[in-house]
Amino acid sequence: MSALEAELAPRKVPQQQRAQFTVDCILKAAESIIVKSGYDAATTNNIAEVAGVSIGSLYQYFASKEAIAAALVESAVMNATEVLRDCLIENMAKPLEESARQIIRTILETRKQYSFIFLRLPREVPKLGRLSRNVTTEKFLYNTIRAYYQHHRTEIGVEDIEVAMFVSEHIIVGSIDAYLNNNAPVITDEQLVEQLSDAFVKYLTK
Amino acid sequence: MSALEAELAPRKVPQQQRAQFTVDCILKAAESIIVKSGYDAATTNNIAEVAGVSIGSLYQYFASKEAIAAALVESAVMNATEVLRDCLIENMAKPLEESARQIIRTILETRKQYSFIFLRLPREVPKLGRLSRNVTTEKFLYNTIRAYYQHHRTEIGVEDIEVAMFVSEHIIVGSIDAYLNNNAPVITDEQLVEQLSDAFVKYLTK
Amino acid sequence: MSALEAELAPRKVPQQQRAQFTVDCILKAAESIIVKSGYDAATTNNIAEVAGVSIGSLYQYFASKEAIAAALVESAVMNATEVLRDCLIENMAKPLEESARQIIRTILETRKQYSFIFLRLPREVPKLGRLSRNVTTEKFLYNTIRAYYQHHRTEIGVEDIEVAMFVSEHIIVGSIDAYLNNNAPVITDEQLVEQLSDAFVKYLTK
Amino acid sequence: MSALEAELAPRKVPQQQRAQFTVDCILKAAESIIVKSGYDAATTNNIAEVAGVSIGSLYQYFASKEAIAAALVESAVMNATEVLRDCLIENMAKPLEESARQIIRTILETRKQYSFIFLRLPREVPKLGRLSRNVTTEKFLYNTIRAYYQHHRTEIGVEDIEVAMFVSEHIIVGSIDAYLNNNAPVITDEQLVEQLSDAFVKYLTK
DNA sequence: TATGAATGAGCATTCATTCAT
DNA sequence: TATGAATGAATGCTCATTCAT
Repeated sequence: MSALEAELAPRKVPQQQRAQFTVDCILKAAESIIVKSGYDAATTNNIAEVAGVSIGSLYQYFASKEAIAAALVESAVMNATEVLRDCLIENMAKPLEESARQIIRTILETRKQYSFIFLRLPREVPKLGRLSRNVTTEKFLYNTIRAYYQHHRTEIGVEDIEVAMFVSEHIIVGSIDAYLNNNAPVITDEQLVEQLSDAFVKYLTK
Repeated sequence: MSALEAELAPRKVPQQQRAQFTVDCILKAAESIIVKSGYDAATTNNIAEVAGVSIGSLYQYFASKEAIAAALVESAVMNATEVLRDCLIENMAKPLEESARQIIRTILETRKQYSFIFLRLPREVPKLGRLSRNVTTEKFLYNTIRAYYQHHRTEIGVEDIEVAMFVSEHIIVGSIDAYLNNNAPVITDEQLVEQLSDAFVKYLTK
Repeated sequence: MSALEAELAPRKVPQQQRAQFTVDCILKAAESIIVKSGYDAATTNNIAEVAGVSIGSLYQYFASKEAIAAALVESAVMNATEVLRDCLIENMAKPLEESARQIIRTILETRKQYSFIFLRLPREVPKLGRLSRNVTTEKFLYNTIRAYYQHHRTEIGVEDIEVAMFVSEHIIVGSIDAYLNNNAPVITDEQLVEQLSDAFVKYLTK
Repeated sequence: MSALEAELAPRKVPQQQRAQFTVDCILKAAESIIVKSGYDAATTNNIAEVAGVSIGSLYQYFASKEAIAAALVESAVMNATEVLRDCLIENMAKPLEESARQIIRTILETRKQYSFIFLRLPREVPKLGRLSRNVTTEKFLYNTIRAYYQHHRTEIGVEDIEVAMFVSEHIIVGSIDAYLNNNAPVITDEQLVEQLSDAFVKYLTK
């Protein structure tokens, strides 16, 4: 565990049920305020108040304001990771094109659901920014993704599979994030899924 | 929006040469500090100090800290737009694949040069985000980009050219931004340009 | 006006004894500094320091520097009103001349005690001026004053009692304020009371 | 000349016609801004700008912002003094009651005309406040006023003429100032003059 | 354990005044 | 003499964090 990770880790693991409830309240309050008004506008005192908890208690479970943001990101990443891994496993056996569509649709949905926490929060919290690539989805998924590529090896025409993985991940996730950031998109979600699948498959197959 | 623009507009036009020099120093100092440490970490007093200028002088030319950020973005947008338009015009006549490489390389370079100012700064400065200068960039470029696609119409196999433009723009810029955000990229810049050109051309050609 | 009042209202009601003590210290310090050096010269940091309290604590109980001034005025107005009403009631039954002396003495004393807070502070604090608490004082006293005049109706020779009240109030309070503003008064407090009573009675009786 | 007076004195006597014009412009601009928005809101830079003069020039004629206010007060005092002395001389021979009415009317008018400069400005400018009693009307008028009282000695029943002068001055000027400060006066100007004359005469005559 | 009063470093910004040109 | 660019001390206020109860 790096020094940075230690700094952002929960201060004490809540062992009683009541304590877990407190932690949940704090996170829920933090998320609602941060999503609505941004990280800077969310003061710890305000988070505590909305959570119905004293500021002293808040600091008993979180070492700092940044740690709250980190917990928020971590929770979102874990949820998204699970969803995506299930999706990958489920589509492992299907042909590339069909599975791609389903996987990209799932990525779009999770990115959309957590768009604020994935896209904006890390930028507003300096320490999280540095952390974000570490806790980001792909790390947890690495083996599953690799298995997926191995599974479709015969369909893939790119020589270096590491490069292919890296590039296609950035193409898909990058495009989706850019799309979600766009205020006036020209196409629908389903069109995006369609086009990205197309591009993805074309890129991978020779 | 007009009120917002007025709020962020420069406070007084420097008339003497000395004053213009002061403004330049402030902007240079602001850019260096903000890029290095982020918008929040850059205090106006620090900017003034690094610029070798008194805090009073800083506020003679910029109405607020946000106005400095706005000036930075404005200048970056103008530079990047110009570079990219030149690049597009220059490559108008070349075949798709060859021109793609050059264009993507240019986008990578400008995104890299201004990555902070384009990607992070607007998110860290609430009022800037609402100003959404990126839209402006695209507006300036729109006709040139469209001309580029028209020029390569025969090579392109996608039916709806608007969709093609939208998707390929997001693929390229989104991937590049994601790549630039990545702390431990697996590939080099040149490899990225190569792979993205490949994906871009494959996507556009039937 | 309601928005203005809300702006100047105390920020949070001190619930613990310790907190009430803090608030008292702040007000006492503020009064002493403001009376001695004026509103502008009294910085919030200085007030906090003299109060033996951190600047953070000060702002927990007062939303702004102006709110402190408002609290000072409010408290002075309430004290003065009570003292004066008691005095009027107590002197209700006495003959005009005797009661006048006592009332004018009381007004002189309260004006002197709170002269700064009544006379200068509202003018130095723009938002306070608009709140015009003096009007409020008079409102509280209005019925009592009127009862006093009714009580001495037989001694008073002026036809219109409203005019008499208005003029004599301005004569007494105005003279006293002017006297208190004078750096080198020719007469003593007691002489002033004497002369003003004389003038007051002569004015009211035909 | 005291240290304070020296501090507030004009920096250099404008000798050329153009310079006198500049000074006048500055004073006119200062008066209009201060009367409209208060002393604090009037910045020296703003005064200079409205006066159509550079800030450097402003400081060539006035040593400080306070000196500008002092000049404003001084000019108002001189005007008011002249008007009042003329009035006193003119009414010297008339009987007390008749002359009183005229004199009080004149005082009301000059106080009203310069109400801001006489009543508010000295309170907002600490150094002026201390100065104000020195430059105030009565000093310049002292001999004329005394002559007026001497002239009506036979009508006056108060033993100590110094006390009578002091008290009646404070009654008249204090009442008028209080009246002018009142936002919702119950009586008209002319009624005030009437009542104050009545009170003044009654007070002075046995 | 929970509370909330207290802390204080640090920030954006103003404006009277100076001085090189 | 006039200009206006430059100065910088000083201010009101915030908010993450601590700690006595």
